[in-house]
Amino acid sequence: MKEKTSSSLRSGCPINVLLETLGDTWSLLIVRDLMFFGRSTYNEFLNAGEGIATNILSDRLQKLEAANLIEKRRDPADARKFIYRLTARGIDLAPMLVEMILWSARNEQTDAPKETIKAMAADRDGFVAKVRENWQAARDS
Amino acid sequence: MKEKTSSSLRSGCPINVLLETLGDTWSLLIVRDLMFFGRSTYNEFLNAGEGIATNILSDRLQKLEAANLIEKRRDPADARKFIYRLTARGIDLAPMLVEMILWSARNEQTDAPKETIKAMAADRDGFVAKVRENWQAARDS
DNA sequence: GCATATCGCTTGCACAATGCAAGTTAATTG
DNA sequence: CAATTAACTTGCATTGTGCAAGCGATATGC
Repeated sequence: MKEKTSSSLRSGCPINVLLETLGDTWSLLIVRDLMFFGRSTYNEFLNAGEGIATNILSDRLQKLEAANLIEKRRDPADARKFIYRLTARGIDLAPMLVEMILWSARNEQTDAPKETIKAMAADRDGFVAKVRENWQAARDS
Repeated sequence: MKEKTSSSLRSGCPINVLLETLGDTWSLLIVRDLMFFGRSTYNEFLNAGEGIATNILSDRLQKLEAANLIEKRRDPADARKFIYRLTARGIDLAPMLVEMILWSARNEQTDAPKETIKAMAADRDGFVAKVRENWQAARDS
């Protein structure tokens, strides 16, 4: 596994810093699955629809965990499974993901339900707040 | 050069749609340079600090142009140069980039000036509006 | 007006990342 | 207790990346 030490950073530009961890085609899809679709296990990510390969998924989960964006624990109900969930740093990506969704909805053809987009666009901060609440509630339970 | 036809999409999820065009480590750095740093030529992108390779830069500029996020024209003052600029679709990425910057500022060590971040965080929509105005003004001139 | 420098690339090659299929181990279900 | 499931790992072919060098067109200096 490759290390990502702070000294290996290409620059300290905030956009670059984020991209060095999340700048690929798969990592943010995993975050999306965790944040919006309630997916939390390896097989759920694997069957998300975009067709990620098993080795790539494994690699990205490790990197996201190393970056402290997700955390991994055994499923108490089934010891074969692991449950992944977003950390505070991870859920804090919600505003960015919302803007990504809204950009695509404005500029591309997508299969996102119009009503959801409308609600999201009308009150972005409220939408993010709800996502945060759900995340918090799931943790407390 | 490889085509990105609509049929080749892994899914119609809005996040995925955006990532299929911009989901790599370099493309958004070019957008950043255009949006925030006034860089607009090949050599300016090349010397941006992160050290992109010449062939990769060339490839990404072509892909961004093909995706209608940037456009290319000759420099009227120097026929050796090309001037790249953001399209309407491109400048519309501003809210997302602002959220990326704010996430990094909240969660990582960056070299972004604190005052700029403060202003950005206090009035994100106002900041985005200013970015848009600057872009519009540069086009009209 | 001619040599030299600059700009925006392209090419070749070594190395790293990705995608696919198959195999592995531990835990669970029937 | 045999078959299945979950979460991976491994091997290998293909693709992408990074670096150095080269190239054609335009501009600059003398």
